[in-house]
Amino acid sequence: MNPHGPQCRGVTGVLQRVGDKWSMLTINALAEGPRRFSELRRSIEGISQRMLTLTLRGLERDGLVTRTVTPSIPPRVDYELTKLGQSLQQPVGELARWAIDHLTEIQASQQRFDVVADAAREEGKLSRE
Amino acid sequence: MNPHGPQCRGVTGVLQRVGDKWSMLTINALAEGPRRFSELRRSIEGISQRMLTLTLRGLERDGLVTRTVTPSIPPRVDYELTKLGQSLQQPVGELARWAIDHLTEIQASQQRFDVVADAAREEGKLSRE
DNA sequence: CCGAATCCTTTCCGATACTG
DNA sequence: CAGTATCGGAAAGGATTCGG
Repeated sequence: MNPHGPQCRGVTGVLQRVGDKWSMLTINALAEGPRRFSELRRSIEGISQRMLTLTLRGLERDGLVTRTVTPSIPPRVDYELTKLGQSLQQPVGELARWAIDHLTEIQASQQRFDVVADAAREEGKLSRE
Repeated sequence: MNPHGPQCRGVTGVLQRVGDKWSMLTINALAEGPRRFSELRRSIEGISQRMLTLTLRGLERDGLVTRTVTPSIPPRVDYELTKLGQSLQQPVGELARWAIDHLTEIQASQQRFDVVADAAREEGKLSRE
């Protein structure tokens, strides 16, 4: 694959979408069926109303979710994964599996790295005095 | 999978790494074997020295690449994918495949969305005058 | 209930200059 | 060659307020 062709940019774009702080959590929350806005807000720990709105807009723009307004009082808005959105779940699921399988390995590496990095900084501090 | 357990955070962490602007491009540039810093810098279009350094540090911290210094003059530093880094390529490859397969669909959706959004904004502008 | 708008803080990142 | 240090603009994102 040409690393600088339009395809590569597209792939990078998709990676950035799934790497977005809230997108995958949102898709995950929609995995088992349609949910309304306030349900999503409650089920996605720590998300602000603003970010949920923005995330859903982005997903809707990409064709991954649909937005359905029911003009009742109070108003009601439901979100649902499209077929495209559902089809994303498999490849992301495999990545998730990889992450889970290697999580302890990654965390161990991070700890080793941080210990060494801290020691190096102390070293530099001492020799500069 | 518990959506708020430590596993989920780990998965999100991995997604954010692959979604990082330069990480996957860097891993990709290392796919066929070790490369030295300046080679990477040239082969990854548009990356700054700073970001290449930071990206490589992050990947090294996660145990995805190794950094090997050869203290010659001029100095030489080689980077290479670890086994862990190589094992990441398959699941990411599948996501890349998905992205390529659905790229036109996504772009079409984006265009439709943008057209409608623009029309809505114009509408609002008119009714406010 | 849903979400747009605003404010404000934090983080990102490119450009530049400097070091071993 | 391979970094590190610093600065400033841009963007992300949380908190809050207002509106339909």
